Amino acid sequence: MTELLKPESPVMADPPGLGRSITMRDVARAAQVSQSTVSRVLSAPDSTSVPISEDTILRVQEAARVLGYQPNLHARSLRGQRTQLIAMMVADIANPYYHVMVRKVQDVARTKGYDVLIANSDHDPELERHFIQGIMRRPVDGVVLTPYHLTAAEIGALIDRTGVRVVLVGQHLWPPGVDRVFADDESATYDAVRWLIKERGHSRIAYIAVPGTHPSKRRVAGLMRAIHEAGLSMPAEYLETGDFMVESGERATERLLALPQPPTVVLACNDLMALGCITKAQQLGRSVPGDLAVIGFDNIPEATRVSPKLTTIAQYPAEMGDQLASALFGRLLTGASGPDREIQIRCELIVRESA
Amino acid sequence: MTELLKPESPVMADPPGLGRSITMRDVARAAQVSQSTVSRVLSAPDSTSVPISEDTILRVQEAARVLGYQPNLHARSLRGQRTQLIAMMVADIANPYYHVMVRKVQDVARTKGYDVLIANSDHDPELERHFIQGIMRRPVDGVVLTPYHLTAAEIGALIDRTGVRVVLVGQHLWPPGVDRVFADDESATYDAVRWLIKERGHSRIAYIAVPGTHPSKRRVAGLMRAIHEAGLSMPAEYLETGDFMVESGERATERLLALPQPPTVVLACNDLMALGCITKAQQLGRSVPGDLAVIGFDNIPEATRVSPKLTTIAQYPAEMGDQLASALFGRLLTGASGPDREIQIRCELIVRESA
DNA sequence: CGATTGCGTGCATACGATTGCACGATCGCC
DNA sequence: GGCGATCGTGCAATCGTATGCACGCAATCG
Repeated sequence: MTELLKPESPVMADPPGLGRSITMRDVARAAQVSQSTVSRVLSAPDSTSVPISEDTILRVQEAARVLGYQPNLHARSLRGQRTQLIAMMVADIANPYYHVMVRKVQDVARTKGYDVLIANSDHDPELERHFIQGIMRRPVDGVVLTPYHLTAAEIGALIDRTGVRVVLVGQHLWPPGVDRVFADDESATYDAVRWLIKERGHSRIAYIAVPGTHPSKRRVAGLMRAIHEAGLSMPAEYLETGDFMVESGERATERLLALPQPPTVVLACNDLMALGCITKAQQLGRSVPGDLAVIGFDNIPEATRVSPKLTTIAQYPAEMGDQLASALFGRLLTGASGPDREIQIRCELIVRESA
Repeated sequence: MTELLKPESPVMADPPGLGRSITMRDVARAAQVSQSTVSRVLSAPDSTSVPISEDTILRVQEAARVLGYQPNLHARSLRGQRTQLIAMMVADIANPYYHVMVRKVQDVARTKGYDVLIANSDHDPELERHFIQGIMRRPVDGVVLTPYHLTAAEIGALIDRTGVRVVLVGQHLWPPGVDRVFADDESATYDAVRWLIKERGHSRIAYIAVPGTHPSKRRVAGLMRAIHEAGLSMPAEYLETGDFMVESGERATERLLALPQPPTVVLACNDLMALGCITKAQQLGRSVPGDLAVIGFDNIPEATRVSPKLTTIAQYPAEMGDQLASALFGRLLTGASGPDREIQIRCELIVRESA
């Protein structure tokens, strides 16, 4: 019975559950094989690469099951290829636009066995760089990011140094080797304004923009395109500014309605400002949409609950999340093959009561 | 000159930037010291433990700076103690109640140099266990979780096996060794109902609960306590049910108002259902709060924008996030010393127009 | 029947950082 | 001037997993 004399544990291996976790060595000992064999069995039970006998496979799997073995992902990450981790940077997870996207990406990631690191940039250049730094310290397999201040060069450098796969949100940047997903808000705004002019006969059109943000720039561009195409022009006072918050929409509306010749319709860069617009207009005794029509952007749930119900350009962040995830995992699972893709997500004018 | 013959790089080390990342060995070579010295300098530049000469410190720091060295956190995690990672499980990141909490925890974590893994459970027992499994595969330093189906035993097992510090949200569970943070919704509901009875003279009080959820149970308990204490009683038909969605609030209200003797006030388990309640009551020709008063729970932003403005019991998820983070990092940075703490976050009745 | 395959397994090393231990050098003390 | 204390640094093992290489053994072929 010398067979039973094992080199370690003269009395008994400390029963699992007391701090130390179960490793491949433990499984190997239990299954009477070497640690490398355990590794091979558990990383690819379905043949591939090295052949293992049926009998060994079963012994190892049984032992792993009995001991409740869980692979240590830190070790796996260190050793090499897969970290089973992706990172996602958005401006603000508490923003209704982003957390739906995040949610979708997380759902897909979970089904693929990936964990997700989330970071908020708050549009702060410092924090965006901090995120990049973070990825260089803790490499991940893939990254989804919403760049505001990052340059294509910085993203390129990240890819060079870590080999990470990158998918990004937005269309103002397109470094080589990455896919990008964006809402087609320029042409959605263009279409909406065209509709206002052709179908509703408006010609005094105002816009509440948010200076310094890319989406706002693109939407204003769409607005201008439609206006010029219709042979109209837009006085400078009609281009108001806000900061995405309800109150800024109210203030902008107050200024617009105080003009000698106020606009007949206001488009806001997001729904919250549009809500502020409606409130303020009603407060000032104007009827909506009779005296002033209002169009928002985003289609937040609240848009259907206000009175009048908000006409708005819907975005589909869930769809963006889906596309982001499938682009990223496409590159992750099939290698980085294929050309850089860009995926446009539709935006859609939803006509309700406010315009 | 045999001194110059180093085992590695007969010609030249490949210049950094080509895929391979910069390690301590590279820094060590550049600073003409051993890799262990680099480690000591960079992990604790301010003395502690082993003494290092001023000169060496400067040389190493300079080399690290020039080469743009970034420590590999996977390696650090594997080696032992800190992973610089925390994980957070909530029911749904897209839920306005949770993402504010998450945001706060992330902010604190960033300032401490920690990354945050986020998981959604969707109240699914399966996914909650999946999360626990995940932590056992990729150990983290700390965990914030919102258990719904998890048992104290499961959480205890996690702590035993991984040594992770745990802080949880809610008050229906309190495994040894963890701190917990929760909103005091039982007594907030009690206070609100008491106020309805004493100050507003109501006696026919209905409630829209959400069966199977812990918060709902506690709030109903608070309601009952106040009702019984006032010597009143509550007919079974007044205890309605919903699912947190607006529409379920509408349906419940429809049933309540169809009763031979309808209630004069409805409390809803959250604001969305309360909004549905107001809408439906108005649709049915009742005035709010004249014919039917309504009280919500949460104080979502929309509460101030509906008409009449919603009277509701405010929760402070941001404060919860703060407390969660400070409890967790308290345990992380000072060792697990100290007794298990429980932190109550106030809830506050905000009287507006609907009651 | 001996040599050549090919299959199944173990040995050993690497990933990058941390850390106990030991060694050489410098200094002070008697 | 010799010996011990102290300081600064390097050596080497370790964390848990993945994987190239080599080796033993059975099967097959000439």
